Amino acid sequence: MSKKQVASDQGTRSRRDEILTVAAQLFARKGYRGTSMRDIGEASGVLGGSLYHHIKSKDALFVELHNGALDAAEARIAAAVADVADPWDRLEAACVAMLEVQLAPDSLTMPMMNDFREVPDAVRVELVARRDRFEGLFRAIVADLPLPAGIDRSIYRNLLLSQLNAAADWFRPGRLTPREIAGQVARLFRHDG
Amino acid sequence: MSKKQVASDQGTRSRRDEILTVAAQLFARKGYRGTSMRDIGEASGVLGGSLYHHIKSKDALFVELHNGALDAAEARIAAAVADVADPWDRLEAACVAMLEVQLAPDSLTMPMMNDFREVPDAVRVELVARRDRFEGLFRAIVADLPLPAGIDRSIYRNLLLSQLNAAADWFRPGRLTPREIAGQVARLFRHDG
DNA sequence: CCTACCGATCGGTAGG
DNA sequence: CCTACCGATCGGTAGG
Repeated sequence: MSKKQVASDQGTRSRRDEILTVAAQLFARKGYRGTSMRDIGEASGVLGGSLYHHIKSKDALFVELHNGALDAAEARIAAAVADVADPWDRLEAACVAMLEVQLAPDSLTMPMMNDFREVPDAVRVELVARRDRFEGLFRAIVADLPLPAGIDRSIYRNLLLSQLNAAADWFRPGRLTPREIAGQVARLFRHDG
Repeated sequence: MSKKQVASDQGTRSRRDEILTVAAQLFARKGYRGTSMRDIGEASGVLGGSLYHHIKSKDALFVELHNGALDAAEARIAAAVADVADPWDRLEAACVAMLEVQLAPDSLTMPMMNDFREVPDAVRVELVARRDRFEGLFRAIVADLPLPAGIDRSIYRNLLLSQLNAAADWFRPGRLTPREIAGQVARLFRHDG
């Protein structure tokens, strides 16, 4: 493999990554339908049609971004929780990891997770399947909590997840940090009494 | 005014209401961009172009639905809270009213409140302004709560509202009722200790 | 990666 | 409320 070949490989590899990053930001800001391939091209410095050298379709691009974001989040949360024994501390560690991923200023990552409404049916099926697997992580954490009787664990988990997901909608940098917000969330959900 | 005239007025009035109802359901299910005027026409039994006899534009239709939904929700919550003195009971009454509106099976009402991403800028400005006014209702309720020190009321309010808004995404009829879910929410947010 | 284009669909309008 | 259409934009492709 020649030097030129290697350089070219690196070039196209980072080119694709750059397109993915740009696309993720646009999707997060304007939604699936609100972002055209031409928008993504423009933000990447190419024409819309040229993107198809790097990706197969808009649908496939969106699914790849969504699932990649959940892969990354899942790994970070699992790592953050790994060494923590106390159930409530595990919950808080998971909230911190989730919000640090979700609220990172740049980040290939999510907040598109709520876009399910505007996406084609075939895409939605894939997104929901991946998301359900992700939510299993929280199911396990919630299952270990010594919650008082009368609290429905299913509702509890849904409420927790919807808060973590929605945080990106109202978060403004410069006030509380993601970690501090996670502390507030964990405190709300800590119900020993 | 002749009998025929009256009947005709009632006809166009209820026709318009029917279109609004149908449009609200489609917007809620498929989002602003995912719902075309032709979709709304088809569900109303007319061609897309014919809708413009009843409405000015897609944007105006969406804003009217959104603001009307918030008007209705605001009125119901204000009424539910009016006779309640204890701050925590007021919070719970507001949650019940909000979720009963939000989770009503048919209902002209919301869950489109999160679609802000995909909407034209000019529309978003109007939606945000109306929503901010709506949130003032909860700001007042939260302000009266005897929350322990260390809980940030701004975060607390945002967390509460994002849960109430997101409930429609995971709610499934036949399990817990909206009222019971509101009870779970209120219990989570009741932090006297 | 561009030029040049495809068929489909969009919001909206004129004219009846 | 329909017919018939407008210009714009969409995702995507061929061919270089």
